[in-house]
Amino acid sequence: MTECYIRVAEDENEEPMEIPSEEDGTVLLSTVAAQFPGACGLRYRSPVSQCMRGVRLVEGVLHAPESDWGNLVYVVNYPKDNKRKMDEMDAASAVKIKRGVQKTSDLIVLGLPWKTTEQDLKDYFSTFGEVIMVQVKRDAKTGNSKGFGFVRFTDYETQIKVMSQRHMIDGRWCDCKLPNSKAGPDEPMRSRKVFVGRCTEDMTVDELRQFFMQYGEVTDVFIPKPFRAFAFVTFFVFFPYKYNLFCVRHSFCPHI
DNA sequence: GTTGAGCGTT
Repeated sequence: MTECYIRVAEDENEEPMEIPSEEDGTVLLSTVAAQFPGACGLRYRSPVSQCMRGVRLVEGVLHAPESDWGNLVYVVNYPKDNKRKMDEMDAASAVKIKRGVQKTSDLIVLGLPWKTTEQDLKDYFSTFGEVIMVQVKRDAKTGNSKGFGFVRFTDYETQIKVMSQRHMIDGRWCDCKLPNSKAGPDEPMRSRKVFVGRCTEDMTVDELRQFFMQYGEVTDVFIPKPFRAFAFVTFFVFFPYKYNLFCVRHSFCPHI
């Protein structure tokens, strides 16, 4: 397979835009996102099943569903797609997803001015929502700030908002991210793993992967044996969605 | 008394 252009649109009925592939025939998610900011993947309607299918995404690289991309129009996936899917939900077909997402976690605040104090941080971040704690990390001997700290909010919505933007604090741009280390007993819930409830016995690992890849790159699917009516789906990156109910009727297994 | 990518004394 060689370099080509694939047709990508925001919606099946929209005018497609041609996006270049790489020399090996793959397409970089970053290339898609350059034209469609916020894109987290691609999907397409299978000519065979007439169902929407996710395009395989491995470490930011989109792979053609067959030997090549063909003439299909690929539709951009956005995180906000969840909201529309909510409208399609009904009790009989919903899959409940519990995730740590409702639970907040500490955020590391990078790039703090040397002079910024914990009170400064508290004052600043309180404008977003209720703050549980703030820390400015300091040298034990000198007491000088190390230029970073931590913050934790009461509400997950606040955390999402704060993580989604840069922050001007005392004259410097700062970033709030999920910290790397420290997976203490309090932290595993911010994992990339989501709990998928109300599974039926005939769901397979492949089908779950196929369905959930529209929300981001899936790195693992676990179905307990024997059957226990739930599964775990693990994402490559932190699962950034607000809603925890998904309809799978139209885009997942035909047997639901 | 300086600095500017990173990752948390309790």
